[in-house]
Amino acid sequence: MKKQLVKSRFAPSPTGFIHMGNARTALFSALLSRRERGAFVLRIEDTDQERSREEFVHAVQEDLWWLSLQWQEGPVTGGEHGPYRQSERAAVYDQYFDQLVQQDKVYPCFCSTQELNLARKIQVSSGQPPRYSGKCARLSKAEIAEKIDQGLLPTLRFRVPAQQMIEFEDLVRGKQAFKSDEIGDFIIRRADGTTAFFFCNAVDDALMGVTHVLRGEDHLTNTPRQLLILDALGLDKPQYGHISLIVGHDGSPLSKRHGSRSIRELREQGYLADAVTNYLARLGHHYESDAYMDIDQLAANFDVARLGRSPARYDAHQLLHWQHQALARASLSDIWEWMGSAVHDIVPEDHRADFIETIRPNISFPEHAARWARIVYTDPLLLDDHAREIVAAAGKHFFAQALQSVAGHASDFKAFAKAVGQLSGAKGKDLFLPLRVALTGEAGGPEMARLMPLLGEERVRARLEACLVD
RNA sequence: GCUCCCUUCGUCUAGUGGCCUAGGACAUCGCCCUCUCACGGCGAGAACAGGGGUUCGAAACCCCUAGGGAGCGCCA
Repeated sequence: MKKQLVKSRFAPSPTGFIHMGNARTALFSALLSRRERGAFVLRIEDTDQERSREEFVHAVQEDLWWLSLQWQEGPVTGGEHGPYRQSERAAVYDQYFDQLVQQDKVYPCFCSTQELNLARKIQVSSGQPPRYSGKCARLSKAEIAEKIDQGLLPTLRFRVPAQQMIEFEDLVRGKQAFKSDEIGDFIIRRADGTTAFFFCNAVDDALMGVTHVLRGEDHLTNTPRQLLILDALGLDKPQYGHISLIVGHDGSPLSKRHGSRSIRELREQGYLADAVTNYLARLGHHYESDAYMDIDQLAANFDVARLGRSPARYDAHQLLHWQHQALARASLSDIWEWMGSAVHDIVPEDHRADFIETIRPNISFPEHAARWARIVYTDPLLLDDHAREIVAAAGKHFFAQALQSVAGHASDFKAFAKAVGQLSGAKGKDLFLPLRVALTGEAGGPEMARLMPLLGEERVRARLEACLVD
């Protein structure tokens, strides 16, 4: 028997930029199929025409691409189960709506929004779960015809069978069981004729041959509804896995106020894609190794059995750790590009490699690189109050001696410092700190031994001289 | 309100009844390296939500409580 190809999918609705939670779901899904050498499908769920925007359709694709989560089937790539945008699949859905109508598994509902809202309010206030009453479930053909003649536009509701247990094995949470009586008849087609999530999402997964659906925990109670639809239609059911949500430091749903950002913002801020994937792949999932992995290694070692069930808190510290890991491994050309024009405009071409290797361990973001580029290559060097204090404390005499010592080893900091030490008698912190501050304006930073050759003799002299005047 | 889910160091997590004196990573602190800062190396402190059971034995199994979350939409 041929082993079924693993097919996973990511099905965003283009109503905004993808955030960490979304991105992690996409990542897990992509890693799953990548590990099995299966296929990853991207499907755009744009049935909500009010909120869907073309700009976000593009943004989602760009962001996934940036994260190295390429899809084998979907927009642009194509595939045999297209189209991959739900707004273009109306004909497909109509066919299946017809099938359900034939089988009397659905019925038109003429209840107005106001009516439904009111009913819900009453149910909630009397301690009942807000569930559709089934008012239109028993309308006769004549009643239906009459309402349609009046110009009323019905929604289509799915008849949920009574007294049934709906069971499935969740990839993450194990055995799940729901009572059908706890599910009200739900809408699968809106009054305007567009298809509702429960329906198109489930039908498309089946039609596209998706075998594994990894999605947020918020969908857990949607699953029995979708299983019901798939059963009614006689379509294949994928396996579902519901991933816990990402929350903020206080355990409440992740939001801007927790420092949560869209993938786009993370990228604009200078986070490396590998840093983001290494971090996200370990939020609610664990690897035996704590070592940095590229996307293929992340995939090779990914395992749904290692997905956690409890919500994970977003922690900027940990993301930053992976940023440093990624930065330490990035190629010279990648880092150069990452540093951006602020650095490109300042750093001489023949200094590129040295400049990068010198500051690499000391920076996290392009803005830091830009700062060091300005420090090293632009004059005059401006000292802040703290730096002035250190310079003043060392004294003019010290810098005069330093200036004398430059000759002969302007590119050899070790020898230079030794000479200054011998002349001035200063050592340790008293020796190094004033030199560092005079030369860079900073009390800390990359190795002076590497920085000094970048500065060059002329600049070193000028900066030491600057410390001789008030 | 009802239904469902979750709960191990500050954080991410390991843990499938004895390998647990609860392991690792991030963060924090300390030491070493360096005549400075960082990088790096070594080390320290730090957790089974609470209460009852079951068992020779419980972080693990059961029940209750507490706290957190989700769903109950003509959103997805």
